Amino acid sequence: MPTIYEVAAAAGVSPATVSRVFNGANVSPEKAERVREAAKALSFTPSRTARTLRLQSSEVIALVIPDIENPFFTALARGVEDVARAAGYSVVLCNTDEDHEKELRYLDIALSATMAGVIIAAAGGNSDLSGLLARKCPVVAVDRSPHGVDVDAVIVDNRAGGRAATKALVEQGFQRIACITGPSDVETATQRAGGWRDAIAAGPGFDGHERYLRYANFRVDGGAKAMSELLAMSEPPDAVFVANNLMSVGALQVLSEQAKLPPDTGVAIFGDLPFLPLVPIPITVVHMPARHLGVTAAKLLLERINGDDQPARTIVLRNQVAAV
Amino acid sequence: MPTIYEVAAAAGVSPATVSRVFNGANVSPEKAERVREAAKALSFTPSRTARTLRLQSSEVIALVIPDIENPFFTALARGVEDVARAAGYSVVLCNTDEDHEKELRYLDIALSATMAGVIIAAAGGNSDLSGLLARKCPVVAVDRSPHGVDVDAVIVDNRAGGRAATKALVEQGFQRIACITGPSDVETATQRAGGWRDAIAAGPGFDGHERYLRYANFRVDGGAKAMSELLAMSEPPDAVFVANNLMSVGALQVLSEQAKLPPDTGVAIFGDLPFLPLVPIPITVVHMPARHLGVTAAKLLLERINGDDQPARTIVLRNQVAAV
DNA sequence: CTGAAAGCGCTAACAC
DNA sequence: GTGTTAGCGCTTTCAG
Repeated sequence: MPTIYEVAAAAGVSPATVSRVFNGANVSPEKAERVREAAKALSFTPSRTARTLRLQSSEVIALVIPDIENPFFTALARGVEDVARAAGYSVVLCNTDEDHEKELRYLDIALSATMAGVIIAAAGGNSDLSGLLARKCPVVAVDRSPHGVDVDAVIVDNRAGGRAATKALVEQGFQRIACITGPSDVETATQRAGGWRDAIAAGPGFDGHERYLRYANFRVDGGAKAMSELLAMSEPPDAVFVANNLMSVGALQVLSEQAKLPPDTGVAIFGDLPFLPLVPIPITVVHMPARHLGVTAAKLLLERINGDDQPARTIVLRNQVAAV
Repeated sequence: MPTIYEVAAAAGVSPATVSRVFNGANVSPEKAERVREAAKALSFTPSRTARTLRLQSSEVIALVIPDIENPFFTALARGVEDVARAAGYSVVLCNTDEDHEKELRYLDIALSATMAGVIIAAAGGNSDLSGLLARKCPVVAVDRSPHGVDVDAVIVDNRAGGRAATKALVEQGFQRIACITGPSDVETATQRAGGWRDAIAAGPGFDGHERYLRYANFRVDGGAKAMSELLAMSEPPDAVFVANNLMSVGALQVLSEQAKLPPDTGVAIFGDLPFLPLVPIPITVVHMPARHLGVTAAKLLLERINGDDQPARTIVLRNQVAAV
């Protein structure tokens, strides 16, 4: 790898001048041209590492997500990416698998690589953002707001969404409405279940519904397992609210196997069913503005990177409820 | 951010000793302990940037893929990630969107950040790996092998897969078998179409089949658009081989809308239908070993990183053909 | 407008 | 076993 010194020698100028050429500072056109030629001849690429070390900051932002195989997060990632690149930043995607250790490791990397900022959909439980915060590394939370930490957040109203979904089921006349939600240490999961509980409580005197609540793992197999359990109950539910996209795939698979697909069973889901190729079935879906969440989070982060230091903001995006 | 100098001062040792402690070199237990305490007290994190600059290599590998929203690539990414982390490497995901400029930019970053290596599913056409190769940066191609470049590659036999899929359709007695494949400058697309052509030619005297060939964009909308066009022909096909997972979603959507789902229309697809929640429909699918591709590519890359310099290898993974 | 030189934080000889 | 020091490649005062 050639360095600016070699380019400088080849062009007959000082290293400083080479640096200036590559950073848009004032250099006489003639020398600038010589530098550019020399650089091309040597196929010189400035070392980002050295630059980062010198500048104490790089133009990359970390996007930390719990499940890269969930289309919700990849859509969100696209949103982040589009905004970031437009502003000249690169995005590195870090997959935590809902695992705090992995998460911590990635945050550590972000810090020690002096990245420009991080956008994080925190793994379950309380994430440790103290390191980042102490170093004033800009952070914005997305989808899940880390509890008790004072950072910008972009979220949706999970409780309202859960309530709306469940209410639709109530209004369709279902009597025993189950809820399959995510891990109990993930806030979005408990909030969506909270919405379900609200709607049940507001309904025409349903009782003992807690037995219809299941915590699962936010993935296809979790949804399937929970749905199987529910259907095996002595008095099985006649409807179900599933609190995320992937779990609803699992739940629908099980319903399909047992020939209990809607409209036999009422189904309402939180999040979009990705890549559904077939005939629409009558379910209620609370759409997630995945891409928009990413776009908004990225914009907020860029503002912080550019020095904005107003108090932490929380932006709540709307999710549309629709019957399919 | 504290540095080793501050830790050294606090612990009453030299910076070199601090460095040694963090790199597992020989240090007296007593001093090592003092260093660790001081480091903890200052919440010191070694600067990866400085380390990378000094060492001229970092422990991160770049995974460059054309579409992060395609579950095939995210599954592949998982494979890469699992192997890489087990070996102590971090993976940064770079999404090129089938765009050569973005791709080049990421390769440039990989180089100038002295990453340990790159795994690339090349965007359409010929990718420019010359920079990496010239600098001896380990590269392995996955899913798509860049034409005429001498690097390790992990692929599947696209032509055989396309042939098998189409053959199944022929054997089911379909007469006018269309093919929806990807961009004409993506090798996997043309190879799969080649397999389709093989099977047609080997069939019982089908003629003029080229009119049933469509190039689309490897995404849902591309598949839908192509399928619509095909169905609008004066003599529409009675079966279709769709050359990737996402396009087959679009194609099936269109077939569904027009009430021509299998078994009315014969359908064979290349790649797995992700998250299919509903009743199985009778289609033939050529499964892609997505995760396995990633795992294998990562292993190869690690070997290269560790100095293996035997001639470039190409590993062809099998894909199972199954009726669903 | 341009060059010399210091220094970002770390590691690896090289002495002791 | 431990300290001293040079230097990885770049940017940026500070002089001129």
